[in-house]
Amino acid sequence: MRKRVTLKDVAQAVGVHVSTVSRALDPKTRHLITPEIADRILKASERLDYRPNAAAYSLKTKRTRTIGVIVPDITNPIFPPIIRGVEDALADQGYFAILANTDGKAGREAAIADTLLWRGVDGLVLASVERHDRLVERLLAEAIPIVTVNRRVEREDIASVVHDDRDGMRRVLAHLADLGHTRIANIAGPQSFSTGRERYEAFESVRAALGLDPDRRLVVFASGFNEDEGERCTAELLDGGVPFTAIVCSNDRLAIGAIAALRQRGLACPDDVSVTGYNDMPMLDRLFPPLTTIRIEQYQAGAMAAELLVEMIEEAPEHRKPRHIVLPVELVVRGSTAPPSPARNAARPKGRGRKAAVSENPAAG
Amino acid sequence: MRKRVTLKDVAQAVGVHVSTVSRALDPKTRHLITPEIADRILKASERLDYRPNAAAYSLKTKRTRTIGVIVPDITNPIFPPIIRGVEDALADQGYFAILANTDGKAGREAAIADTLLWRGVDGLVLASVERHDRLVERLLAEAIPIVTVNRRVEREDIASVVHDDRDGMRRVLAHLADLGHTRIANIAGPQSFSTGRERYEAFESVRAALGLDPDRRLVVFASGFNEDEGERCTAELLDGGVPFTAIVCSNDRLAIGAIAALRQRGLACPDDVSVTGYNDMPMLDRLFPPLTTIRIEQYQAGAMAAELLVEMIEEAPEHRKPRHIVLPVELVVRGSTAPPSPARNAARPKGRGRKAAVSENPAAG
DNA sequence: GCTTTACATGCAAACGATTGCAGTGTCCAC
DNA sequence: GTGGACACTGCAATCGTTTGCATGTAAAGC
Repeated sequence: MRKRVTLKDVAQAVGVHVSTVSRALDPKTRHLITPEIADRILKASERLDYRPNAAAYSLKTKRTRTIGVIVPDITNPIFPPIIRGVEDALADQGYFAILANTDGKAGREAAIADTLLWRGVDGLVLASVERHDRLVERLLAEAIPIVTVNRRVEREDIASVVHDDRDGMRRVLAHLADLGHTRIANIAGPQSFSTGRERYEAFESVRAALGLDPDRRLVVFASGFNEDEGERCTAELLDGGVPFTAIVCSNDRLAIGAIAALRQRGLACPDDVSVTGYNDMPMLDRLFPPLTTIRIEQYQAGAMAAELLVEMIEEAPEHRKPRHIVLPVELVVRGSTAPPSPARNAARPKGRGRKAAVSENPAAG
Repeated sequence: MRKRVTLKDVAQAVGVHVSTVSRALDPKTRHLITPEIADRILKASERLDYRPNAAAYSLKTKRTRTIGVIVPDITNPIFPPIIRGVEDALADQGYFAILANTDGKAGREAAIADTLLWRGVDGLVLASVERHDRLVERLLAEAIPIVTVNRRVEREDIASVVHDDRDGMRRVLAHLADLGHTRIANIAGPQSFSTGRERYEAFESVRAALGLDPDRRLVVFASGFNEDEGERCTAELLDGGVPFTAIVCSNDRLAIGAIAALRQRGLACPDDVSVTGYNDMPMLDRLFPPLTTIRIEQYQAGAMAAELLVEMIEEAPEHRKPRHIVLPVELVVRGSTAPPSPARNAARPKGRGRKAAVSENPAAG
């Protein structure tokens, strides 16, 4: 590894003092230096391939040009595009991202924040906050810039980039109503997350606005955004005995679970029950059936979050104003939604018993 | 942001010199200090919540405890588990990962390596190398520790963690042969990558060993590991007019493309043609049909690569021996493979023309 | 022509850790 | 009682930057 060239080397080459070189190299202070000398310094630093030493820089300035990105699990397909967006935007500004996975565990979360903090990150992008988040409270006390992406906390003073969940839910329901559905079930996500909460609230209010049958028993809450919960909730809906012709799911993975559960009961999607997802994660178009869902701009969200954060970092702490950005969404109609077919409506049991829906199996008939 | 506590603060609190504190805090030098004093120092540092300043540490020691992870695109589903493995293993050792995406572009790759280098990473994990890789050559000149994961370069002096491609291909072919297939096509991956190359070579040699019909025209090379190439290659295979009953693909995405292409021609998988993938990326079990594939231990590979790298970093440069690890693989049989059905063999055209296979549509018959 | 002003540059002190070396004190041996 | 060995701790230099202040010089003002 060839010896790194330092300011001193450049200074020596040009025949000036290191401080002069330092000033000439920083665009903000370059005006202090005679243009002709500055020019010679620039040339020399180029020629010698000078690279400032990041450690020395941070030691002196207390800025690392590094930001932490905290996600629950990078393995969850909705996060990579977000992370990619963050990194690309960061790179444009000369910043770097350090990635950390919490697995959604509070203990791990705290430990990670600790390490990231003493590592001296300049700010944090959080993709995993709950509506009331302990980690956020702690970071707030440290006065370190943060912005949440995808989800938000219920405080106005924390910057965020989210998607228009209300509009997304409106589009989903409008689409189903257009197809002729009136009895629509909802598998709502965990209410401790802003996404779960807002989609649920939007479902209720839009359903009312559209004049669709309201029924408490057609809403069931998942305890996590995963396939297993989708299956469990669907089973619960079917066992509930209340007829429905469509299931609106709070995210794609719940929807995938729902379709699997329907299939287990001998019900076909969309023939017997239409199903919608939310997020438009990759590969959805290759599923069977391809999933109708809401597309959100994940990459864009990540990029904007990063820009917002850098803005906050480079601004004086006193006039930092947390901004909130809401990105538009789009309905993607695929094969998992179709008009209800009254003749084959599996979810409208004739009997009344809890297991009514199960015993009925139109696909086998 | 409360003022950070430094060595000096701890020293003051205990009434000793900073150097004493420094030594007491480092397990390697702790024996130099009177146990009783060391104890008081430990307690005080705990009480004051002392965290060493990473910048000062690196400035002095030239070690950042940070390693760079270079992948083509984190959005590609095979990488997240690898990255996760790297990060978890790294965290255990007190190291951090900085992630960078190259998009497979050589220019971007070089720029990224540059930035990572002056950032002072202690080593690099490369998940995107070609068999003859310019970036690797450059890094070699810098004498910075590197290990490649998933793919390898054709040099013995670069540490690597890969999977047993030969055995994987053997299992795939044995499975197909067991089912009764004798005319098996191969969509080989790009030969500039070790994975593409080795799987192709293994295909050829295992096919010969099993005594299956060899036919040059049943092998076609994809220019990338993606769905589009899978479609294109399958079309080429079908247009070639040489009959076959199964397609072995060099990775899952090629297989997904292959199945789509078959469907476009009115052929069903596995009824008309069996298809196999490679890698077992997520969601494959939810596809239609669920894909038979080779499962590789991605997380494990990432973790081992990280361990290997840290080992190299902490060893004196002179006796660093690049190690090569080959991880076992496993066959996962799902729904995309079935015994050949001679009656409905779409890929056995009666005519001879280039488009023969196309005109024939058993699914419609 | 001498002071004033402005500008360009050098000086030196940080930032917070690590580490070779020197110093102090204790103990033991001769 | 003196010398040496040993164990501990302090001193001070150092890593590569940034930046307030001092210094030097040239242009400008009277």
